[in-house]
Amino acid sequence: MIEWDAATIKDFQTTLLDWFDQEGRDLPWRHDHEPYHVWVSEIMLQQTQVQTVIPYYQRFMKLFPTVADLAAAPESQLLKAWEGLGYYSRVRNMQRCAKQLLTDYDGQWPQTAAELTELIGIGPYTAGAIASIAFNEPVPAVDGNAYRVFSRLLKIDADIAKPQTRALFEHVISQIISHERPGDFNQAIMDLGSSYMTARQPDTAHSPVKRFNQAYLDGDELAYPVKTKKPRPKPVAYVAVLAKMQDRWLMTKRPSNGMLANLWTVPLIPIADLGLDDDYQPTDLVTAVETYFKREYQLQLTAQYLAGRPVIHTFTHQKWTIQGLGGQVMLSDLAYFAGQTFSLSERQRLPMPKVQEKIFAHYETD
DNA sequence: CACTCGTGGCA
DNA sequence: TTGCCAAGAGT
Repeated sequence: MIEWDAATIKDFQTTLLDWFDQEGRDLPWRHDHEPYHVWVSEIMLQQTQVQTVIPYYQRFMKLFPTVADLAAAPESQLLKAWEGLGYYSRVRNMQRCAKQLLTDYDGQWPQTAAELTELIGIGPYTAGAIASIAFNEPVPAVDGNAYRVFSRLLKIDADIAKPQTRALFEHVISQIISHERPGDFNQAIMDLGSSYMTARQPDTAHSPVKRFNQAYLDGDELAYPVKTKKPRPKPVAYVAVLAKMQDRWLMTKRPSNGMLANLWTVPLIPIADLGLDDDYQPTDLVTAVETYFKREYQLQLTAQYLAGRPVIHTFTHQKWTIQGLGGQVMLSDLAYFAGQTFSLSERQRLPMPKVQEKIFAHYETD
């Protein structure tokens, strides 16, 4: 790791901000510095690319123009607006934060990163982003871009996968950030990280800050940032039961904790929970699921094995293989079942994860 | 601290 | 097909 003197820091700030003034992106959430707008965009942008976020942001702002609108909305409506973005706890935490602002803060945003971190769903990165962009506090906003950009500029070889490495980057960037324009400085680093200083195919030769990029000057910029690998997704096998009761679809609302919390799917049963032999036949699966429905839900299901390849859906840490069953449920009460029945048009209004859309499309149900 | 929590794009 | 990456936070 190298260090910069005061003159180099000033030179870097000027070069970066001049470039940002000329080439910075015009994004929907950059039309003003309203903390609500900054907040919503930063939450959406967590682990999500800009081009994916733009249409979601525009729809979200029409539906929920203020913190109060967000706080008052039915959760199902929020989840529907978030449908397809992933990491659904983000939007549920946003509503908790909105209510927290109204009740504990009299509707007024705290203006420092230290206070913003106390709010639900706002961690060190988002606190720094809001504080610097909306309130002009000279604090770093350390995200993946900042890790990548500064690790290359200064040849920092600490493992960015380790939580303690954040403190090192916060310390370093705090010495370099512009105190006159901290929000623009942080956003310029992000624009740099998504244009010239990308992870795989950087274009440093044309970068406005290439003369500051020590890793590039040494010819080893792809060695940065240093990051340990994550384990690959664990395989999990499910049965999806696409069943109707009186021509209405049987859907279940997932638990309020864990994966895809509070989203709607058809009943998904881990095959491991069915107590089958390793070499079970399709008819064994059908019988086991019918038995499971009777025992767990008090529902009389008549199921059919759906031919063809199963649906494959990969999450960050799980790879699901999903075998479909069609079926019909006898008319009865749903007291022991965590769900309801819906017509097709009703079904389409439910907030559902992508994996559920994939299951319906795969088995061409209607 | 290590693990959990989605989805789309790309080589 | 696989692996990795993309404006992270909660537990």
